[in-house]
Amino acid sequence: MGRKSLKDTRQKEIVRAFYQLAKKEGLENASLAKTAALININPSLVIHYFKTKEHLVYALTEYILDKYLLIFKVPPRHSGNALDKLLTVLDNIFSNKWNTLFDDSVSYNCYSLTFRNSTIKKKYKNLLDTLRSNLEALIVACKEEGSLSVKDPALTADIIFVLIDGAYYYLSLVTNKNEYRKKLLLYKQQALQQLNLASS
Amino acid sequence: MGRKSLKDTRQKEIVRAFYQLAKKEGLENASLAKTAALININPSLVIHYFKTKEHLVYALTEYILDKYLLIFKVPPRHSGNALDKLLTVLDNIFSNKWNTLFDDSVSYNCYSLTFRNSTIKKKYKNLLDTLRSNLEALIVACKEEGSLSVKDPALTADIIFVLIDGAYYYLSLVTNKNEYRKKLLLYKQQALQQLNLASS
DNA sequence: AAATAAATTGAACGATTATTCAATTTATTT
DNA sequence: AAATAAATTGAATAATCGTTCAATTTATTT
Repeated sequence: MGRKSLKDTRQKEIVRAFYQLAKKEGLENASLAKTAALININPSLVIHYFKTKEHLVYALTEYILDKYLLIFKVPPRHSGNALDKLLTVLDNIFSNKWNTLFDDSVSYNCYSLTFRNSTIKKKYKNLLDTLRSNLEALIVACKEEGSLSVKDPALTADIIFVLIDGAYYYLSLVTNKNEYRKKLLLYKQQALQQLNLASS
Repeated sequence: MGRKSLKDTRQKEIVRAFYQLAKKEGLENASLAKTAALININPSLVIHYFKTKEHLVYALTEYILDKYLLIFKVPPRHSGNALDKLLTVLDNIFSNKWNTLFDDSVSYNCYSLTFRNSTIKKKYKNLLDTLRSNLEALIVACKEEGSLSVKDPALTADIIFVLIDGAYYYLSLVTNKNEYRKKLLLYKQQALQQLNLASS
């Protein structure tokens, strides 16, 4: 009885608004009131769906981290060929599309919370490990296919993501487009080198 | 005439208090009032020395970034031997001391501001480039000494710091002491590998 | 001691914050 | 149409925020 629940819909709507706000003004300046105003609802409605602001931040973190899994979404036209798939994933990672798909600014905002919030810390640790094991699986597939020669796939996947995270830590500070492009290519070659793949 | 200026002393004292506060509660919860209370002064005195909170954050950023240069401070007993010096620096970087000397939490806090504040962005970019060129100089010295064989010192220094930044991005999430120790050693070996140095 | 300038205080400002609670609106059921 | 339950509003809360300004204290000079 009663009316049907809008919980899921509203929660997603609120999180997206909160994200957009954090993106524009920084997480430290994203308030419940501003979030509510952005989608023309009452601030108390936000509290109604997310008991506290803390829970909204948790939802934001999940919203952001989920996006990073998209780098493994590859069009299914790559049928059968594991190496093709791996190279496409690496293209996804080391491309100018990165900055349009993901918003590192809000991610670093949430990341900085991990030092004082174990819940967020676990979410991040979990994502980073998931990304690593996904890449490892791709490498293993290539090994089985015979298209790749790698001693320790888990180790290699780990190192590659260390390179990725370190690369974007620096690249986020680079404003010069040419320097950005040049460095990005360079870091990609380093990743390929870890896979014993020659660079063209 | 008049009394002698306490500007420098007070400013440093305030910045240190602000830092301690940010370390404990996060930069987003570090206020001028709390900072003043921590050192038993009036909040308006903080404003007196740092026109606005923004300027205090700038000072905090500089305070933090300066600390990272300490990794190149090596006891002068390493006279003449450039390779020894380089290895000591790498020991400084890949050691458990890192977390005690530096506070990555506040640093990530400030780093996340770079996306919306060009002043802080420049400070970070400048530091990262300084760290790289310092390491490059060490590598060059080793080359001239004949104790190291590296094609492109600038490139190698860059890659090594990419590894470092990516390494601590992951390591900051690792709570298990054994896992931490293991990974740290692993990442160090990767850095040494970039220098064509065999790992023991 | 008088003059000077910086250090420091204290009160007040308006704005915004997260959260509460009761009241009301709205949709879906019987 | 009556009953039900969730959605939504609106007002009020106490707390904290950064900042301004005038007044006062303090140290150092002439």
